Amino acid sequence: MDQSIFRPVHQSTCGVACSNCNLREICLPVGLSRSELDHVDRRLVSSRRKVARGETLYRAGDRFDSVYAVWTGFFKTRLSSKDGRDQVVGFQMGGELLGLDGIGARRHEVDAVALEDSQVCVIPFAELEALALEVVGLQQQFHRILSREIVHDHGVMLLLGSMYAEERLAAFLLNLTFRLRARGFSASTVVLRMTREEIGSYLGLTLETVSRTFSKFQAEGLLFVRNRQIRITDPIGLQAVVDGASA
Amino acid sequence: MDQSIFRPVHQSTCGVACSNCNLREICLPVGLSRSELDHVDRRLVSSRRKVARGETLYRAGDRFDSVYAVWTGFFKTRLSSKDGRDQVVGFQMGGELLGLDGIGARRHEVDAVALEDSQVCVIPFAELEALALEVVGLQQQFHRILSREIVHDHGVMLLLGSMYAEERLAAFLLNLTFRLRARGFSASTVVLRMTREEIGSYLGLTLETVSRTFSKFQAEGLLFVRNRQIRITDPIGLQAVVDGASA
DNA sequence: CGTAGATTTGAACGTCCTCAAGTCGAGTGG
DNA sequence: CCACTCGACTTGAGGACGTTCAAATCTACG
Repeated sequence: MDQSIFRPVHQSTCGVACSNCNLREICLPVGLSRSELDHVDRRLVSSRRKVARGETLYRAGDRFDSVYAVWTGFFKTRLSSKDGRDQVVGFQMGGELLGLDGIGARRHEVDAVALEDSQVCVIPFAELEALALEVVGLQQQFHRILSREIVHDHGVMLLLGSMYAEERLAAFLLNLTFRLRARGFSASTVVLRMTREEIGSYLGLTLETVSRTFSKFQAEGLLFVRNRQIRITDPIGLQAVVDGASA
Repeated sequence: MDQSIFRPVHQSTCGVACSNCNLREICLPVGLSRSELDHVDRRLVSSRRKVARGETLYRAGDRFDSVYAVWTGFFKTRLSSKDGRDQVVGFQMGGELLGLDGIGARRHEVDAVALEDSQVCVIPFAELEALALEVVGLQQQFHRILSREIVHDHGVMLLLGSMYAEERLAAFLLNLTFRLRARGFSASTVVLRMTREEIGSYLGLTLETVSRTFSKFQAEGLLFVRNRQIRITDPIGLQAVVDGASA
């Protein structure tokens, strides 16, 4: 009953083919030629792994062997400091890579937690690097992904360093809808997969402030909130909030 | 008179050799074998470029062609939003790479500004990618550098998202001295290359708060401040501040 | 030696946090 | 099918941390 055409095709249980995946235009193999894609299918033997809601795909300190492409579901990545402070550093959806933080030190630096029942493609990193030596397009795409991750993080730093709570939440919602739209979902209707507390951690706010700000946005006619269901009625107004409408 | 042995050797005016550079154990060619290093010397024809204090190496929006390795001097990278908000997203010193933000979109996303008269090695990115296909160690090191940049940014997000002003400044100082120490400088004496305002932008604080916090640290005996000269007398105490000594 | 920028310090204010209480909703067992 | 329960969410009130505004001091450098 949930065999929707929007669900990625699971080709086989042991080998998994990028070429048949409906996320191939969003995920690692973007822009590869047919022959390059074949190459990837043959060599990048990625198995799939299920991660139940609330479970971790990997934890900080775990040995780094693979990166992961989100196939279905939704993740958060979480950085913990010694003294118990947590910071959500990212939310990942279909087609996005997890585990890039582990390349430098060969240990994962964050926890990756599934926010709903999820499946990921396991990409052994040694094989990815080996294949990148042969498939130029793969190398280039991988570099682009790493770079975009840096750019994304810079955006979060701007948000955390110099924006008000309302601006932060508006920017967060617009980023979320942007990414959902790229995956063929509605840009106006969003079902949040994370709690207010997780949003707050990501945005450097408390859960109360997130909740209050949602209510304020609703009172201002920017959106409707009903638990985790968000309907954005005025995306332009939200963008104006990000751009400092108060200024 | 400033031909100190600590200054990198400038091999020639047109070609520049990594193998003779005293930063080679910190910079891009870390861990390369002798033959790999030769390969890099021959093929990665990096010229050098001088950037005067206050000048930009590149600006947001500029076409991306090269990445840059800081050879001498000190840089900041700065992200500007439409509405004029600035956020310093990083400080770069000798051996660190600049321009990685441009790989994804083929446009630079930040401004890179020299905070003192500086020189960088120009590394044409197309050649770097081409060479990375042949020199496995170079590919791996490049991936590590990109990954560490992501990890660093996560650390800044933790700092901005869930730390107090004192904790932020203490963490900043310790990070700075750590990096200086790796380059053979004293861990206790730091000459800041940036203004209070730039520190504040990086840490999500105002320049007044930075100044006040320096004064407080001095009053508590953690360090001596005299303009941009900092002498850290109690690094362990500073670390305790980072770890939430108030808690 | 004068000027402009950088820094320090003070005082009042504001945004967001903390603490608290109550509501809502989903899942569970009776 | 309903009551129960626990976690998530909302909303309010007061307080804290950091900002804003202001003024004085210092420094570098022409």
